[in-house]
Amino acid sequence: MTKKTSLADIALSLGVSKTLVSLVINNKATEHGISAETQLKVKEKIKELNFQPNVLAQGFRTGKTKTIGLIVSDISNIFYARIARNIEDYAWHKGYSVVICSSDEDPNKEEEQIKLLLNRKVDGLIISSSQDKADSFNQLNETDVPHVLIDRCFSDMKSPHVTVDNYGGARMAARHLLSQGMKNFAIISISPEHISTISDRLGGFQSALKEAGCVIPESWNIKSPFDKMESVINESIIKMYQTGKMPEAFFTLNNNLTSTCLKYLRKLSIKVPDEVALIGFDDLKYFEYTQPSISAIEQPIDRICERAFDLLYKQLTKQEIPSEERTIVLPVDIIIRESSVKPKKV
Amino acid sequence: MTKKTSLADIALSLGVSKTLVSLVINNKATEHGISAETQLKVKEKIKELNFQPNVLAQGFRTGKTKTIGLIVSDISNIFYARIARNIEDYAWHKGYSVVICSSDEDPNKEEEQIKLLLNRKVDGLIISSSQDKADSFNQLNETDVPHVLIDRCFSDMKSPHVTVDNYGGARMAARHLLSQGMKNFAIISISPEHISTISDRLGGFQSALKEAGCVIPESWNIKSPFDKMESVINESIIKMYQTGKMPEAFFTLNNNLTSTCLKYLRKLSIKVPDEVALIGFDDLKYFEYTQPSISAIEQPIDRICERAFDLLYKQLTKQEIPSEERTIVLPVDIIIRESSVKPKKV
DNA sequence: GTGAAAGCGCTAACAT
DNA sequence: ATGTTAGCGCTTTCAC
Repeated sequence: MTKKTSLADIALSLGVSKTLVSLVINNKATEHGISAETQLKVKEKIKELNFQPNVLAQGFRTGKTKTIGLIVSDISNIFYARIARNIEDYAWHKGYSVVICSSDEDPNKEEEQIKLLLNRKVDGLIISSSQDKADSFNQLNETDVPHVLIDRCFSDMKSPHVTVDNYGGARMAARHLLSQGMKNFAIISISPEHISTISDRLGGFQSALKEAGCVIPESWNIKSPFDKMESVINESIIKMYQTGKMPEAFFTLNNNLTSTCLKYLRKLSIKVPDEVALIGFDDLKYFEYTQPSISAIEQPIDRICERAFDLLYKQLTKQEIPSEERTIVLPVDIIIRESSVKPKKV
Repeated sequence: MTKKTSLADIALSLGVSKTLVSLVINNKATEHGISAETQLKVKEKIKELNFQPNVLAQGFRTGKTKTIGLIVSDISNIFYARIARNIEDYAWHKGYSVVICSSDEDPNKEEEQIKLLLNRKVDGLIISSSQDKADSFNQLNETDVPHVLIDRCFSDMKSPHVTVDNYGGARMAARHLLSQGMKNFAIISISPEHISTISDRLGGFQSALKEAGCVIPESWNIKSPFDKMESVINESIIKMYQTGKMPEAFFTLNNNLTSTCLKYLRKLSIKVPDEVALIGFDDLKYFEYTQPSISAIEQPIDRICERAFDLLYKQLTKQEIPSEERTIVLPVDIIIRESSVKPKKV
């Protein structure tokens, strides 16, 4: 690369000061009373020499990088991939780039990533956290680092966050199942349980069952570590099947669990929904094509991202966030397909 | 944030020079003959003051940011989401962060993104390009910007790239169909056609057909713009169906086309594979659960990323890349499931 | 209306 | 074996 043209080159070739050029670049010329004529002259020269300010130098000087960090548990999970895409789009429109980090549900890795991103001076952070406590975020608050939590959050949370109505969604799922006369359910979730989405979904489902006088036996409350999902689900289903005691329905707490559950149900040729019904939290377009098609609670991904980025942007631009906007809970929908509808008994 | 401790603070409090501290930080102390004792002293002070070098300043000074850019057409497409995840992992192990950009199949947007990333001084680029010519990349070559193309590439390509055997994979699909006695096929692809994966898959499929003496009528060579996929596929299928002239099989050129095709086939209650068979390029775990399960050509995503990152890393660290390693073509597999196997005629 | 000059925190060529 | 010094390219305070 031949030496790039710098701001100084522009100034020199025009016989003006670097200040002047800088002001023009940052659209502060007018407010500083620089004549329109001079501004034009500078702008033309910039075009002519195809000058692009060195963002690194700017960033170094101002401490701002026009970059935001996005931390999720796994960017290859469709749910988070879609989140990433939406956030990227909103960011792009405002001139921000996004750095992605997959935490693998590992609180320590997540902390490392936060540190790394801050050290790289990202201007803000959007996080779907795998932590078990709010410490990191309280610290971000204290140090005034713009950030917003999405998807998962903490009860004692001061940080702006946008989540969905996990509790309500799970209740909808339960009511849907109960309304068909089912009484025996198994829940498939991931551990650790401190993840708010998981515990809220668990809580919502259980609360509806309680109202209906149903209880889930401990052995049907299946929890699998993130990375052992396949084997745990497989073995649990086999065990149930062999004992001959099967629930009437499975409630799976995220899209991965749902498809994995279907996979092993099919493997054993267990008929869904005839023998067991299935409904999951988190919808995927593929659930429409599976055999049977899968019922699910659908989250408004685009809205989550829209609100989250808006919240972040307000912080980045030092706008006041009204306190009632700091905590956003979006409604979810239930999509009823084949997997959760028991065939009518004759 | 209270003023962060800087390298100068360390130097000052220890009564040594900034150079010394800098050398220690960058592990160049020993090769410069700094005594172990002094090094230890410095390291302890760094720990004590919890000093973290300002990456922005370092980057500004060295022109390196320990960041790479990843440009794909759409990060929410599962294929690219998985690519992103794999790249991110390899990058993380080497201390690199990754900035993601979705180009929306738009050559201009992609160019803008390349410029933006370079301006942000990413150290390297991994790109699945939507361009119709290699200009941008020739330029990257001339200016010695570390980069590698993946997935899609150009015929007159000097840049290191890793692709899969799209031609061969499509031939496998064709042969599989032909071997069952089918003769009439429709291809569903996306425009623009200059995308190498698309044209190679098209070419491979056609070449096998030609050998078998089959031709695809123009009207069965369906091309849809990226953003009109749904409607084009829907209407094409309806049109075929109404005319009463249906192909014996569809070959869809990527995972989105495949699932969209299945969607509209099902909508019309057209039986797959009985009435039409279906096989697609690019496998998805969900294809195992669809009704019917979908046959597909599977790409070795992890290997693509492994090789791509390796190629990039060699450039980043100024290692020589043997010329035979600059062009990597990975083999693909065919996964035969229900959708492409015609029921035996009695 | 415009410019001079200091300095952000770090690295590296050059001294000693 | 360690230190001095000159910037990297930009923003910003203050001065004219």
